[in-house]
Amino acid sequence: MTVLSTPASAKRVAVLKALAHPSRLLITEALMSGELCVCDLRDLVGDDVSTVSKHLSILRSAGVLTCEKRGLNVYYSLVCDCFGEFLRCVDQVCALPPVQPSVKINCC
Amino acid sequence: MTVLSTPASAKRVAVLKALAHPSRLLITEALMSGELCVCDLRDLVGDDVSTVSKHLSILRSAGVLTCEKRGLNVYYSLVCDCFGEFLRCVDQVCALPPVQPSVKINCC
DNA sequence: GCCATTCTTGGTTATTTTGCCAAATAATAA
DNA sequence: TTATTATTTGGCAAAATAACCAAGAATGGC
Repeated sequence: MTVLSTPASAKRVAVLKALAHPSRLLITEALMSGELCVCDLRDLVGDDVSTVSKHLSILRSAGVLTCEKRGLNVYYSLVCDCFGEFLRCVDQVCALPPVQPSVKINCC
Repeated sequence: MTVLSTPASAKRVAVLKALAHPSRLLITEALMSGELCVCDLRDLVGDDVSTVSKHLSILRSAGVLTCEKRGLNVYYSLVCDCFGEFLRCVDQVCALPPVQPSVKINCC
């Protein structure tokens, strides 16, 4: 990592890294419908609870998720309501087929 | 990777992964001002050319960048004009301080 | 108190990613 | 042709990531 990055860029990288994993993206997509506890998310993802817990920890420290403990359960939810918008943006950034056709498009 | 992900999610992950690296994000941000050749980007990033070339290959196969060869140089540019919008979205997804204050905000 | 449940943390191993060097490829100039 | 410059590719060692198991911490029920 030879690059000297601004604090803003560093935070962006942390968010992108947090979301750049199939299970973590799935978790985040699921939370668009509302909060879920860890065991719900374990059922969704299908991994060991400890693995899911670590994924949640990564998403939390990136600032994407918050959590709240109620009784025995810990409920996770999205920090920001704009996640759907975000996903739409992701889809548009690479809207073209991955093979490089040297064409530019207007999206957004 | 126990998760069964839809093709759409798989592509999203590929894009996010491609952008989730300091050098690659820096490269992409730089290309918002217009195309640059590999040696420009090597100067920007400060890594070995081979390293930069591999970063570019990752961004290209994720569908984020296109390239065009002119003479000895290969010029890279963004596939989509909406990258600024995308970055704004990234910033908003985690707009709160990374410590979890159990507060929700409206952004976007 | 003790036990069951939920979640997190520590430790280990396997896999993936990163970044360098050296070599190969491509285009152009001499 | 040979040399020069720009870029890509292969290979390797180091670093980071992922996923499991086992153990620990917190809560609630008995």
